[in-house]
Amino acid sequence: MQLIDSILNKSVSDCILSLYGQSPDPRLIQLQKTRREFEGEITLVVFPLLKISRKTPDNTALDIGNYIQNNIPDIVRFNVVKGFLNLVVSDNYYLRFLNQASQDSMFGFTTVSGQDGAIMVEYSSPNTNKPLHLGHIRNILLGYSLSNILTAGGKKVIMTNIVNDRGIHICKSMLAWQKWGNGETPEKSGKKGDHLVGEYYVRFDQEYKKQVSLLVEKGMKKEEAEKKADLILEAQDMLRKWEAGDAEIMFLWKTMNSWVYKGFDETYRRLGVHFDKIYYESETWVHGKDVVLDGLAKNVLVRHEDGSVWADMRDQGLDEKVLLRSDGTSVYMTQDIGTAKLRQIDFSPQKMIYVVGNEQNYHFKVLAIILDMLGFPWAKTLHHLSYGMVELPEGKMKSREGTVVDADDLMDEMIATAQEMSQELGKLEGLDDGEKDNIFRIIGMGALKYYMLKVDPVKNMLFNPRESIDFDGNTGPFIQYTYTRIRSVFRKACEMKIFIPVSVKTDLQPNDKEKNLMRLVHDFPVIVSEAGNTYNPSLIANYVYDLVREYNQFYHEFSILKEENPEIRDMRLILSQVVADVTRKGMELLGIEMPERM
RNA sequence: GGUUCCGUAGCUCAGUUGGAUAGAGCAACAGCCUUCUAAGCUGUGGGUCGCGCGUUCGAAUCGCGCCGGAAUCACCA
Repeated sequence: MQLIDSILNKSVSDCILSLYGQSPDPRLIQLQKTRREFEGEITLVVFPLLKISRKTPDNTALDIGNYIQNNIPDIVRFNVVKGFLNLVVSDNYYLRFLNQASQDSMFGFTTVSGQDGAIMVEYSSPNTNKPLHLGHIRNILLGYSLSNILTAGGKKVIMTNIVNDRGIHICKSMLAWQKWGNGETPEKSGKKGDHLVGEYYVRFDQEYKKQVSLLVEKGMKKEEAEKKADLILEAQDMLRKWEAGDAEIMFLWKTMNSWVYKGFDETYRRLGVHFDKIYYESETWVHGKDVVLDGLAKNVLVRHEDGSVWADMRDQGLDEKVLLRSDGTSVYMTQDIGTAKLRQIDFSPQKMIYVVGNEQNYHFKVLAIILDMLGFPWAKTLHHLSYGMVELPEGKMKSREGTVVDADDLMDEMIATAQEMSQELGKLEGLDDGEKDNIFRIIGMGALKYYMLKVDPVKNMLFNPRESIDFDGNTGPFIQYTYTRIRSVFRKACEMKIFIPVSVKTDLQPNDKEKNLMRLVHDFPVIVSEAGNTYNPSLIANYVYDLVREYNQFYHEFSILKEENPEIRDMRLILSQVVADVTRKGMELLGIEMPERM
């Protein structure tokens, strides 16, 4: 079924050509939704066309309106208000559309097309020295949701994760465990592995600070003390041993990392996300070095007198950037160069999207430039999906000040609150405990995910624990609630033996609310594709909310099951069904599960 | 200081390639449970879209300049 928008687009173009003898630039044809206060569904803005018509706005609109009305059967009327041509689409069109959408299980989605290469989405990217926190949750949800949206848009997506499992910060927690751990393991203490390792990282920092202040008391300057404290020297020594492959250190490293991975897996599982391919920096960090040395040989990069290797971007208004230290070791940028190349070798994706916080905007700008300098044609396919920080009402999260919101604790809290509120409302009586727990989990996680995703990624956002647990208004549970109520209508319809027909009659006359809902559903495929193109899950979230809010008003106004006219009742049931279907699909794109009851 | 991003109702956020009288929720107040689930619905109040200038038929949206906030500018990751 050809959608009315594209029919109109072509018709307006034809009209301008036949009336004014000129083919208009497609950008001049601006179709938009008609505002509530006017009659009609679709509005053509005629101002851009005045240069071609050389008539007043009203006369131009009248010309075009008459042409369209005569040529498109589905446009039944029109009216002109100050240069806006409001078109009334026939009820018949929307009812045909409704029939079609209700029978298309893939409505709104595009099936994977041809072999134009996969899109690689990198997200999460944790360090293995501490557990995941609220900032990671925003990252993970964005990355996973974006992957779903791209898939729905017909792309093949490879979800990837680069684990930062090596470096001085890892050695710090290893060292602290050696010194003060007494052989503690997750099994012995019952602690989650990533939390256990995180505790030793904190312990290191505490002891290190003590040492530094002791040295300062003895008259040493703070900067010097930070470099000469025994603990940091020991950690650096441990890093050297790690790089040399020292057996004991490697064993400890592998053991502690395995605890952390087990913990991360648990957190990922609860968040409902997964990866197709995980890279480890301990395996990829060496690759960048070769690429850099190759660039040096081709004179794309330069070596300074002390032996360090640099990329000179001064001709592009940027600075120089070090890629290999004077001792020949690689830096963060070098690792990312290597990882990017490795990914090209492994998958040759048509695009690589990095979901990384906006504090690294400069880093990714430089990364793309350097890869381009090095002559990789895929350098321009890199895209940094930058997102803002998550702030708390008290200000920024600071691990040192203990104001970090832990991911696991937060999920527990959300689920517990969902349980309290559900039990207060008492709607789940009669279900067994397993079913109830599953519903509490779905609601709590839905609240959290929706809260994080409804905000435009580019913006810093405020995480207010009290509000996030609120289930009223523009929230995940509100959407879930509306969905379950629609499902409940269907259960009742079955009990009453009202059979839903395969299609509704197209000579019905839907009321304003019904037509408005159909229009909203009509937009769904456009929203999915737009969210994919702009890498913005918040578009989906806000769309679903609009749809559901509209449905609630509709639901409140009409008693569907008590409707006496069976044809109207059928139409409302089918409309409800399509709304539920689109709502579920939209929420699934956000990674949010839907309960059957709540 | 340079660069990038953000600034919309008391609070949290929407607002499509520039379009008509800028929208929701929360909070406040007033209503609605004998209807398929009140986690809902209806109504009232609440705005110099940070400020100024410009571009044009038209600016929350584009450009320039200010003001406020954030990030970044390491031989850290």
